[in-house]
Amino acid sequence: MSTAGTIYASNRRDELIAAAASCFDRDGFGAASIRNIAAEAGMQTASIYYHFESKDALLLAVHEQGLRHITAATSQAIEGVEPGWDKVLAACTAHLQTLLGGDPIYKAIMRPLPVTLEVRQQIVDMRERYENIFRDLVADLELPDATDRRYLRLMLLGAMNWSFMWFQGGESDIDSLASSIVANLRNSLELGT
Amino acid sequence: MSTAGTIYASNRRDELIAAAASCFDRDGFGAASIRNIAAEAGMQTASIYYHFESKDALLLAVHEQGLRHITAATSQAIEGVEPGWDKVLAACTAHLQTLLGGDPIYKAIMRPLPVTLEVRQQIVDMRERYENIFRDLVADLELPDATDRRYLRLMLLGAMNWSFMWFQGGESDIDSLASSIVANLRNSLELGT
DNA sequence: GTCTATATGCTGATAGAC
DNA sequence: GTCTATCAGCATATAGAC
Repeated sequence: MSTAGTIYASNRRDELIAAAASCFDRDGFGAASIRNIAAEAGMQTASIYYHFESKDALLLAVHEQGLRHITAATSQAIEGVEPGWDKVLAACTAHLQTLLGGDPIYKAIMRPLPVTLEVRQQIVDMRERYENIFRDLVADLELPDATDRRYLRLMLLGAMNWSFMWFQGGESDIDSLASSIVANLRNSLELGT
Repeated sequence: MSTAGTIYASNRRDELIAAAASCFDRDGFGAASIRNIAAEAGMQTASIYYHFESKDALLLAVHEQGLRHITAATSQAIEGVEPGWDKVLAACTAHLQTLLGGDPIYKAIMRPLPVTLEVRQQIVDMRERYENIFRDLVADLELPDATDRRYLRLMLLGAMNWSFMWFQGGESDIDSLASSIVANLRNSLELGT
């Protein structure tokens, strides 16, 4: 951080992560090639291996970066908001704004992983750490006794994450999608018992 | 259909589709290899090309088969049921029972497609044809005027299809998941205006 | 840190015998 | 319908110069 050399190195690493995210999104992890990733970052194939020891390590780095950013965005959005459905709405809006905002890294990480991937468990754990934000938000809701809070959380996350499969629109559409999803649940569940 | 030879050929084709579905699910389309698919079906690599002209054609066949089966299952489940939330529940239960019932073909088709894939649009169209069942079911619901029926349908499908990412359980868990998803929506939206 | 060059193996697909 | 044999190309990764 204190020398030009270090900053340069760090930038190149981030450029590689961005290029990898773009390729993983477009082609899927298996079909994406180190060659294409390097080319997209303006590098030779072999140069990648100075920054990452393998293609798997690159996938892990893409997940770390994407999940770190969306965690920051969602955490910031709910800061200071009173627990309850409004806080859930704030989190969902931030979640969807980040996911659908245009950076391919989120499409690259919010999808099924090959079962043979060795780093799979690490990635699953990272995802769950992020989703704990929503577990806490749902825990704070007043809900009918019969409500399964785990299913409610997973339903919410599923409804949002699946939007990659069909969403095409702008920022205001994202907000109305978030509102719609939360409204469809809160009206009904807010009534108690 | 009338000769033993024809039946045999048809069986082998179906075996290839099943093997391909298993490999596409496990490895992803890009990383799955024709060689592994052939091996899993007990064939040599080249023999696949008698039944399918390319790997893309195989992916298309996997989608045709999977979507034909789930369309049949869901259509049958809602047959004769009075329009309304009970009919939605019947459809969701059938949808989830089929998806999570253990056949890897559904995990292979309910996931993002590589954008470079040539048969992509055909697959997207096939998916949408199936999802029209849910469009019709939601159209028949009595809902508050402000409700966006398209978002409601996509929310429902997203909540269900994302369950691949976390679901581990048996048949009764699938039923309670379907009930939970539908119940979380129906109570509230049933009340009108 | 990035390069050129290369090792080693796997890829989708084809040719042609049986 | 399935086989053996093979083509041409691309994969991840490494070696070593600069």
